[in-house]
Amino acid sequence: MVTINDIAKEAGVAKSTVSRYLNNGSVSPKTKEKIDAIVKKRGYKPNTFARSLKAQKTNMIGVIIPRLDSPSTNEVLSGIDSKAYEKGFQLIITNANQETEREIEDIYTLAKQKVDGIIFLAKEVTSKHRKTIEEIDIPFLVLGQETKEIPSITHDDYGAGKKIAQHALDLGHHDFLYFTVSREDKAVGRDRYDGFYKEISRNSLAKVEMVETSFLMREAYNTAMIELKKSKATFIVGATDTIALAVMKAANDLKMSVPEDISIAGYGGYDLLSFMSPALTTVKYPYFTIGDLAIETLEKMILKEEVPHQQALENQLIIKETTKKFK
Amino acid sequence: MVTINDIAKEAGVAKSTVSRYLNNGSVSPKTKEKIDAIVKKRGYKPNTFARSLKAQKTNMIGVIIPRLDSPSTNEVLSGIDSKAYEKGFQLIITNANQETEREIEDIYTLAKQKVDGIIFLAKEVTSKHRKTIEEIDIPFLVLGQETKEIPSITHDDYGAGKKIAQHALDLGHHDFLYFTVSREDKAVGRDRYDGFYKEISRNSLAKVEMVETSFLMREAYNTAMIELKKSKATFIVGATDTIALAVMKAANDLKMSVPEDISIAGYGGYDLLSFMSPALTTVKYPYFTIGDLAIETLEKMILKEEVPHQQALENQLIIKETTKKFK
DNA sequence: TAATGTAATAGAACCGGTTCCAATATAATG
DNA sequence: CATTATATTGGAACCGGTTCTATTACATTA
Repeated sequence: MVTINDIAKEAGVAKSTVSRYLNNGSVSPKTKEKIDAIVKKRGYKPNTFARSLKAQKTNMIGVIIPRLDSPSTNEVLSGIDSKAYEKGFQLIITNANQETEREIEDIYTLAKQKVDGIIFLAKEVTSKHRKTIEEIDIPFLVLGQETKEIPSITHDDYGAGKKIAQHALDLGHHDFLYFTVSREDKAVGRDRYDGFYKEISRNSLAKVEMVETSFLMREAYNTAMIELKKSKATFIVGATDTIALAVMKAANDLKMSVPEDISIAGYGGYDLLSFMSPALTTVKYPYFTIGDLAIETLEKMILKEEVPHQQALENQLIIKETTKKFK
Repeated sequence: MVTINDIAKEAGVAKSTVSRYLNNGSVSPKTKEKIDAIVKKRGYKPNTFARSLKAQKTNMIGVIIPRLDSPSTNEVLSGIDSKAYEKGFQLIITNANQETEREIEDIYTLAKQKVDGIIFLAKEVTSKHRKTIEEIDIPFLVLGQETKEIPSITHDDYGAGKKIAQHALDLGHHDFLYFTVSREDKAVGRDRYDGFYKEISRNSLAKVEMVETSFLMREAYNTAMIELKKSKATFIVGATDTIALAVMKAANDLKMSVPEDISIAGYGGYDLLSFMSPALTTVKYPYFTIGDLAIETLEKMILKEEVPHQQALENQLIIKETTKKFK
């Protein structure tokens, strides 16, 4: 591999001159021309590592995601990627596989990599996380969960729950079954449900039954197969679109028809699912936007500019074919 | 940030001793103990950059993907990620956004980053690619497309096409409509279709109509809305599961019922789609496995061991609910 | 023409590690 | 106890860049 020394030697100048040529550029026109030619001829590419070593800046941003096979994660990632590309940041994406231990590990790994900043798609921010984040002392942004100590961008999960509740009440339902995930996940597991529950109970005496399942479709399906048989709810909510999809599949396999027998709604608004039939009623989250905003915010943090400690994004109820008036 | 010099000074030893402690470890027990304590106390983490600079090894693997929002890409990525994690490689994932120019750019960027190897999920390998790959001189593995010059792992796309054709003929159909993508994409656009077409025409006089569309569901849907109206085919194939899904949606919107009026099949076998109703007949590709195998192979290449120039993976026809005997 | 200012350049130090080599300390051997 | 082998260690060089400082070359002004 050709180095700056090779270029300098061949051009008959000091390597500092070549470096200057590569950067700010206080170089005479003819030297510039000479170096230009040699760089082109030899196909010289500066070694990013050596460069970062002194410059203390890598232009890399680390992203920690909980899983690789989630539509919402991918949409967020798309938003992050497109903005990062625009701004000339390189992404290092690490998958923590839903394990807290790996999350901590990944934070350290990225720190060693000397990334300029880290974006963390969190399911939960524990004190262990906080300790690690404080220790590495790198601009750090949390997505999807609110935290007192660390800047974050969140969705209005509570409001989303309320929106579905209002819709369900508008349709005249009064018997609900809600498939949620672990309450450890404050945003998805707690806020969405709480918003739904509070809104229902504030306006009616209706019954809300709640069952915990997992993000994995297979497990959600199994849970649904058991619960749907027992329940006489007419309006079902899944804590994510994929859970809702699994519930629909179960309903189908149990010969319950959607939305004739039961209505179903979810949260997410994934592109892929909008092509299903019947189309799912859902609360659409601006996943792409949150990714985009994340890079904007993180860049400011890197430049030591002021950023809002917490930003929340709005979402929107999309009424499609899986919900229907209670007969 | 604490450096090796700080540790050395505090321990009263040379930094080479600390370095040795960190690596091979020919260090006396009591020195070790002393350094141990200080490293722990100060929370010292070696700077990966400085380390890589001399060691000429980064333990990073670059992955270039065509898009972030494709289920197949994500499954491949999952496979790559899980194996890479197991082997202690760090992943740098870059998204080329389906643009050849960005692909080339990404190859250079990763080279500058001094990754140990690159995995390229290709839609096409042009001579421009080949030139770049040759130039950077880094272990390079192509996934999904066959190339003479560069090691690759591919799917049996031709065979997959044949399998769907056989299935369609077995069901007694004889009027086919095939939604494909650009023939520039040799694997998805050409081989799958060619396998299908050859098998059909080898066994019957049936008519195969072919229409080109895009990977994007929205576009595939629009194309399908136009073509389905004109066509009287009874068996429809989509070049990917997502295209097939878009076609199903169009059929649904045109009040054609699947599989009563028309049968539909795709390629992929994505997890998510297996939860749809009706479940899609498809050829299941071992996406996770290919990712896994990719890391295994690339590691050998990095260690300069011999690898097969080309490896092809088998796939499997999964008959579900969207295909039915021709009445 | 001498004096002064400015642009371009060379050289050295540095970033934070690894690695080679020589020096020293310790253990084993005769 | 002297000699030799082996284990530890310190110091210096190096990886490929950037950046600071001093020097040189050239142009401008009086």
